[in-house]
Amino acid sequence: MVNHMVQHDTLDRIYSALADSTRRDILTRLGEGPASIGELAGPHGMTLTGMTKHVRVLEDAGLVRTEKVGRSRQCRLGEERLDDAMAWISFYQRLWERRLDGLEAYFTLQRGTDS
Amino acid sequence: MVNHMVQHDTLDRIYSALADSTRRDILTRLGEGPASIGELAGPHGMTLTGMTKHVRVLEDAGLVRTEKVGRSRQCRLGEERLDDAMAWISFYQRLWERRLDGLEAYFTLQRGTDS
DNA sequence: AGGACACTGAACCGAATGGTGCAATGACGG
DNA sequence: CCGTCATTGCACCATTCGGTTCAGTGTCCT
Repeated sequence: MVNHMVQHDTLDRIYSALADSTRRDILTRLGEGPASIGELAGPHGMTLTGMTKHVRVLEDAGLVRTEKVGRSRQCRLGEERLDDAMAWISFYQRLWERRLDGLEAYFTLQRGTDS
Repeated sequence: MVNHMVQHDTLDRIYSALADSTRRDILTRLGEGPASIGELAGPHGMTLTGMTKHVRVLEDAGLVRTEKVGRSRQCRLGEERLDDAMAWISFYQRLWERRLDGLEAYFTLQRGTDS
């Protein structure tokens, strides 16, 4: 039961990659075009090592693709389209709607006296 | 130096709450109706203490609402509709599309107008 | 060649996670 | 009142996380 979702590992990695505002910022930045580790680190006042780790997390989740170019590493948005992540949230939304329906039915029943 | 961006913890909390398959299972289970801590813990072979912690995480993210009823605690889906979480993912999808456009508009242009 | 530059690997650190077990606490049934 | 039941608070533990520093490694510039 409850098998409408893909591998948990994938979803785990994607959601935990998104669960950090620095990493969400990185994705937003990369939406404007490729950037190096240094260019990503600068605005966050973070060391290059720290930024490398964040990029690695995003890369493991498939959200970012990187390529070593000369002495710097070019980072760009990856192939992961978050369809699975979105699908799961949609699924949850549907559950929520259903729960709402249930509640409304309950109240309607109460209001309608008898039973 | 302390991390000084702690204000959009809403998204942080939601995504990190979702970044665990046990907690996603809990949400799915609660979609079928309210349950006690014990009923939630059973199928996962987890201690009540452990399950209480997971539920607490979900509750802090607004995804679950709980209420003490007699000696047990009733858990149900919460008020958080994941609209923000969904919106952010949609935003990322748009960035991705735009990146695709940039890369492939060139080829699309050369192929002429189909569609 | 020699030096500056961009990143990376490793070791380290404090805090947070995900889990356990045990001892309360509080409600229920008799 | 007493025993049982469901949950919870606390202490503990191992692992991961987000970040650092420091010492390389490899590339670019002159």
